[in-house]
Amino acid sequence: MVMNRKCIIRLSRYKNALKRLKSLGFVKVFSGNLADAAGVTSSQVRKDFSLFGITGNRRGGYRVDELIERISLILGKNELQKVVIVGMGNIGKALMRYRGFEAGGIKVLAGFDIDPAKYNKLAEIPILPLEDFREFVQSQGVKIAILAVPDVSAHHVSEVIISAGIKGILNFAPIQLRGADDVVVSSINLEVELENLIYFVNAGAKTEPEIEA
Amino acid sequence: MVMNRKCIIRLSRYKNALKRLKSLGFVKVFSGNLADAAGVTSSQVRKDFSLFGITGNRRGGYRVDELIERISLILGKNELQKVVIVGMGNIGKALMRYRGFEAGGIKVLAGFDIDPAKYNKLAEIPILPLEDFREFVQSQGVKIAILAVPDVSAHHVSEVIISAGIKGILNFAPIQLRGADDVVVSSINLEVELENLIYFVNAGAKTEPEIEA
DNA sequence: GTTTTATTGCCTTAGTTTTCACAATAATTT
DNA sequence: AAATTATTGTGAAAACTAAGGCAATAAAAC
Repeated sequence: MVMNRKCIIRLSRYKNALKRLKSLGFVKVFSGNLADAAGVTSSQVRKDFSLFGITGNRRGGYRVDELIERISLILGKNELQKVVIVGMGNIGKALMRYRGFEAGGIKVLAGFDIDPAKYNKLAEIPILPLEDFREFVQSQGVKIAILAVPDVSAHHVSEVIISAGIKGILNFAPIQLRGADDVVVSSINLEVELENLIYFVNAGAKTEPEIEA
Repeated sequence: MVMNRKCIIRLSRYKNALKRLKSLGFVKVFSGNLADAAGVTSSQVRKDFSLFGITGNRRGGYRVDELIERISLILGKNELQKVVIVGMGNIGKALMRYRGFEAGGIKVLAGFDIDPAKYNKLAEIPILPLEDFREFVQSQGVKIAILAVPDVSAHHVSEVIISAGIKGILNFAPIQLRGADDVVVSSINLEVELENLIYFVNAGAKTEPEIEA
């Protein structure tokens, strides 16, 4: 099992590039094409593929359909992935309305909050009380949650959702979550992102630090 | 000049940890404390500091105030950093309302869109036509933009803002921006993030892949 | 059907990042 | 004030990641 995060990110990029190429009518693709699309070298593409046992034809490249299928399987995207959003503030609501997930096989099943004024149990994507979280995710088999609560509540809420069985958290709160060993936490900290950008802009960075959240 | 992105991210984390420690009354801090707070080893902390010429006292640790000051200077956070947001869709509006930036010395000066229905020139943070972008950022000296437009317009809009003088872009559009050499692009792709999370959750990741967008 | 050509697959080399180990030394104890 | 202890600062080693180079070989050309 490949545990290199950067490699998995590149797989996602290859998949996106492949979908574009497919929509343009491409049937075959070479490592160099994907390399250009993803901004890496062709050796890197072939090396990544070899890590997952993906093979093509010498001189014939790779079949686009097959490759998309193969990568989707690796990324778990051949089946619909169910997620929930916890925290219906600015970010949480925006993510709830974000339509980009559906095309990628990601389905937001519900939002959760502690503020009764935000509940809306009848909406297409319902907003439910946090008290209902455990029952909901267990009955629906949800393993992934997006955490978009204020920093002061983030630690507490993370414990609640982990105890309910969540195994992966995309954390937008600007704190370092300490999850259980079998829980994967991925953080997006907007201020840290901006600080980074500011640093490299001020540094007059020639070497663009190919940043992918 | 240190060009290691991960190292800069850790600096941001150290700074956040230091601010918390300061608010708790800490005056001195040891590399081990910061290591715990940031989820790294103490050698890593000291090595990072040594890269920037930050020194403490043997056996005495580091002074919290001094360290915050020093790191802020490195990250360019000793002066107010002005940013603009381009694209007033779900994400753009949410970021506009996000109050977390101010505490960190980041000031959102304005939002921009092409839809006249969204203009609001009199708001505290005005929403202006994209046509006014160049004049605005040049008169205000803005170098950083958050790009939150739909993927189809992202490439075009990025060219517009780069030609207006933007040197750093935090890109939320799910495409690979190809900026000029002196423009730093940092991308946050929510779908890629989730795909990553799904992969590592399915892999039953023991080794939490310390993800920081 | 033979030759040429382009591309993969992988082994090797190079580069980067992290960890280890320990001398130097400032604070604390005796 | 001497001895002890805890912590830094950094050079060296290890681990990890990416790039380069080339034999194997499938497709294309002749």
